[in-house]
Amino acid sequence: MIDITKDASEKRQGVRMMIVTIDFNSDEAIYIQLCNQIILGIATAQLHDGDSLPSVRDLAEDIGINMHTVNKAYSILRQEGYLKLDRRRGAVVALDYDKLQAIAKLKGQMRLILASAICRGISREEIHQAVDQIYDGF
Amino acid sequence: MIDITKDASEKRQGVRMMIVTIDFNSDEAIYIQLCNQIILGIATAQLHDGDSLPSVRDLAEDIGINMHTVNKAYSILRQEGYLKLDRRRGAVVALDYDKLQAIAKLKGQMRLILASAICRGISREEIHQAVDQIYDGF
DNA sequence: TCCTTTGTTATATCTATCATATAACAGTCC
DNA sequence: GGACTGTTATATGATAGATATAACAAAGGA
Repeated sequence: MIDITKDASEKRQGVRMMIVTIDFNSDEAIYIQLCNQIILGIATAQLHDGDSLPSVRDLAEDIGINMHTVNKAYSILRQEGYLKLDRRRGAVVALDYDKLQAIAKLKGQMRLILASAICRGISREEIHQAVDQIYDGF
Repeated sequence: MIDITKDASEKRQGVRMMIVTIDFNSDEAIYIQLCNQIILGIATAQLHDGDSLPSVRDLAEDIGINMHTVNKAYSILRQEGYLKLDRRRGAVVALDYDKLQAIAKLKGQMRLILASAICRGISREEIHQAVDQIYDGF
């Protein structure tokens, strides 16, 4: 478990925590796991708009993986509108999105999941309950 | 577009249609695309419990892919409780599941999707609306 | 009984992706 | 100038995806 936030001495505000855990035995690629955990960190308010992330070299060393693997994750998160990267400040959380486009993408992703849910006899109400429970967990 | 259902002469009941389309330029593996389309076919009632699917060799030839790729998809669908495979009847739709376990899996899959939705400013109500729209589309 | 069809298993090959390693470059800041 | 940032290039080993060929056991039909 790696603390992704900077040292307290470098923070302007209160203490924030963001823990990154990589499963090296997972069938999911490391850079995908990294992307997902940072997205979850933003959704759970462990990371806020404007927060700085560790440099690709620092985070790679902390986790024990290669620099390019972190760089790949950061590049994807930038491309998808979660981060902004520049040479002075490093990687910064910067949310940039088109809401209508995001809803369309959401539907595309949920379609297959809901299809399998229907095959398992899960009702519309039960899906709504699951959504609420996940939402409350954030 | 390949008709996955058997010839009309082999059907006992009315005409059913199940079209399979493979995107060879997709970053998604062919066997994954096949699995997903069959799951969608069941959810949309294009395939029903007890229906026979083409043999691995027939479907592979129709789509223009290798026999083992179809076999891989069928094996996964069997393992996940969508199909039953035997040497006489071939591949048959046979839904077998534990509902509580399915709901737990559903939540796990939706967690990341909802996280990204929250990052995009999508509200709980909007997610519920998306669920309903997808559900109505089935 | 013979032949066909079914899923299944075993090899082997080719390609693409993943993760790694080493190196260098162009800005930025102290 | 030195230390840091992201970025790019190149190379290598490992793994997954898709293909090809071959064979096997079990079931059904002629």
